[in-house]
Amino acid sequence: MLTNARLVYQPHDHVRCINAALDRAHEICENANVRLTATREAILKLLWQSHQPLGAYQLQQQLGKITDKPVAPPTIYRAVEFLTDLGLVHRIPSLNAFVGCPFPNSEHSNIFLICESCKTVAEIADNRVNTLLEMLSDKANFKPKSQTIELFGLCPNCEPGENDE
Amino acid sequence: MLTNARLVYQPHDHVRCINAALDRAHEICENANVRLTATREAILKLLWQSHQPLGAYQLQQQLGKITDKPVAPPTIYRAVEFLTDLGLVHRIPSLNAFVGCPFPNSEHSNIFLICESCKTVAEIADNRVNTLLEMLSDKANFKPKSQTIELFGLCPNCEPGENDE
DNA sequence: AATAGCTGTGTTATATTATAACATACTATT
DNA sequence: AATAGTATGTTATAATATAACACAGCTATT
Repeated sequence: MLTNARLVYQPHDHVRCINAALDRAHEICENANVRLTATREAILKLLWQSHQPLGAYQLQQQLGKITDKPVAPPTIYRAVEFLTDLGLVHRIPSLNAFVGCPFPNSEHSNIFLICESCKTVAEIADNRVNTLLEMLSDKANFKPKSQTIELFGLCPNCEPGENDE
Repeated sequence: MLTNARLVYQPHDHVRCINAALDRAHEICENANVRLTATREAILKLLWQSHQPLGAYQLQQQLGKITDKPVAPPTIYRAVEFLTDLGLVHRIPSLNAFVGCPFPNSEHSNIFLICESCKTVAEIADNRVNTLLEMLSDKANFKPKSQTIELFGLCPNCEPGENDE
């Protein structure tokens, strides 16, 4: 099992998160022989500012601040598409928002733990889930290509009682 | 394991699907002491016309045809919200669309098999998935409340080779 | 270094999905 | 029939996403 839950739910040196993500991105882009342009890197960095997903228009606003001139939606959507295609970023369908992927190099099951209170999103990758879902798909004669698993609930910081006692 | 996959992927007496769904809906509404009004029933029926999910504006258009006067979006969204709250209908986040739930009475894992070719959606409920996800959540100290699992791929009718030989 | 072709971005307009806010009508109970 | 609660109609608008075309900038060849 692979997860960034511990990290996400605890105070941590977030600058390291960001830098690690950017480093991975540079490497992946180099290997894939594609360009991590300034806009793309800026979007990725914005998405890594926190562990809460951002919508396209939030990104638009924030990128506008950075570059000091207004940016149009297509710019955002294009950058985000580039990043998701490479697996560096995930779109969370139920939130219409995007979040940085903590382990873009690994096979994964795309399990998102979405806190309904603080909106933080942690991710889990676990082969047993994949195996089980593949088995179930197989029984149904369905050939799965990709998947999104969204769990909605409360993270440890928002779960009442957990941190009180 | 509970699924409507066999049914969905094979020719079947679809009128029975529809009627069964409507019967269940009447029963559930009666038990919950809420009203399955004409509009709500019409929307449910429209969603059961096929095993492909429909978007709000498709529903709007089709409901307009039936009632012979234009209907506004809030009407649709309200009906759909009512039905999803009761578990009679699911929203598929990645499609921005709605589909009838084949087993509204059971606990379930909300696993959707979404065919990328014909857009048909089958549903699976399986306790092992729930158990596994709960275990993973638990390890992360996350308290899940609800979930949506979307598998994208090809249904048996669209999988090349499957029906050719 | 010029050129051609490809990739990326800017710009404008618009499509698509969803909700807010308020008015009116229906329904069940007294 | 009056009332309170529930449901719908209506208008406007918010929020999300994409199409289409023009232009710029990089890169690999000559």
